[in-house]
Amino acid sequence: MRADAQRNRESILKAARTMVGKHGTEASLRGIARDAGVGLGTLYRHFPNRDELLQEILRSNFDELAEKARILVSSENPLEALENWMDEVAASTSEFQGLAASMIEKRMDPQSPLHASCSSLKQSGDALVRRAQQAKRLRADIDGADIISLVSAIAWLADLEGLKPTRRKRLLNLLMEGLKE
Amino acid sequence: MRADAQRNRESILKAARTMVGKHGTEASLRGIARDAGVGLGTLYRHFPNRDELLQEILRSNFDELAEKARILVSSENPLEALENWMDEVAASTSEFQGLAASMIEKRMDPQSPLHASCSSLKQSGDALVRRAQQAKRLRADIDGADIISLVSAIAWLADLEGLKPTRRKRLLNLLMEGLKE
DNA sequence: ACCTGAACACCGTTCAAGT
DNA sequence: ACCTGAACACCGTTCAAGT
Repeated sequence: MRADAQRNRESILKAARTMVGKHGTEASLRGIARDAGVGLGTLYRHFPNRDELLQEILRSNFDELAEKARILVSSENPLEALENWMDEVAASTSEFQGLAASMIEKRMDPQSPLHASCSSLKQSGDALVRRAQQAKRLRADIDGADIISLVSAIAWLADLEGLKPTRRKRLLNLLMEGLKE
Repeated sequence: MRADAQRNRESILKAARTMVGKHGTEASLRGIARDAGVGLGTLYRHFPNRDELLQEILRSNFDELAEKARILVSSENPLEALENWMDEVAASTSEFQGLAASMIEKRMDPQSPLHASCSSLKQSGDALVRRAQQAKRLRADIDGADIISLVSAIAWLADLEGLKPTRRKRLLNLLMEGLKE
């Protein structure tokens, strides 16, 4: 990649991060290009669609969550481990306005670059789910997909209602009661 | 109201109903005016903002739900009554794409005409909640607002993931496990 | 190779001009 | 009283023309 192209790419990502942080996942792409000091076509050259740009912004978040799952999978209390992880996912997802909705919407669409991130997130969840089920602490008819759906729903509420972390945890707690074996 | 104005109002509502049914609560107002065979300004004269139009479309739905609650409140099984009502709300809400989100978003905003509908919905829920709590079947730390939030979250999932009614009911069931006393 | 911005087809909202 | 549509300020997306 040419040096100027590299510079542009970075400006776009920087502008996008602050813009999405402020206005959510539906932030204006025009506005991002403007803030980045770059032509609109340049943004499209680097990121052919909105999801491609989002994916890049969210990559580190997803990586962190996968890492957390890897650590928690060897925890001594599998149910608590799952619940902790779910809270992390909810917190991380409600960080950007509209992200919960984007995730659920793109989950079925294999074309979207968010699809890959979501399914790897689902896999991280699957491992924690299996452990909790083996310990007979979690209902057997649950899988990672259920977990992502439910946690997204909580993140969505937290996002829209501006829930404080404590209330978010309470909702999660309520939900876990229903998932216990 | 002048006869032609009355006619226009009805054309707008008719067009809006089919448009919102097809494209969700964010359907184009321009498109609605076009389909109604009416100038864009006429739509705005009758409905100064989107919520005012939505409220009119949804009024009958809300009324039905209030009526259902009134009947269910004297049911012999209060917990089951609450669950049935919640399923009705979820079904009715996921009928229009984006409605769950609109309801939660506008719930805090006393300006919005949807606010009134939501708070009367909350009151319907409150009665059912109290009954279930008096029968010691429902946790004491729950109120109608929690119920609306949770049911909206389920409706939102049902909407976005295209859930079949059976899966929606399963989610609701899971949730109720957590709410039981 | 890469960048630019005009062009196109859309929005929501307002308001002067018309009947 | 009521209706109309042009005007304004925005979108996302594409692509010919420029370096």
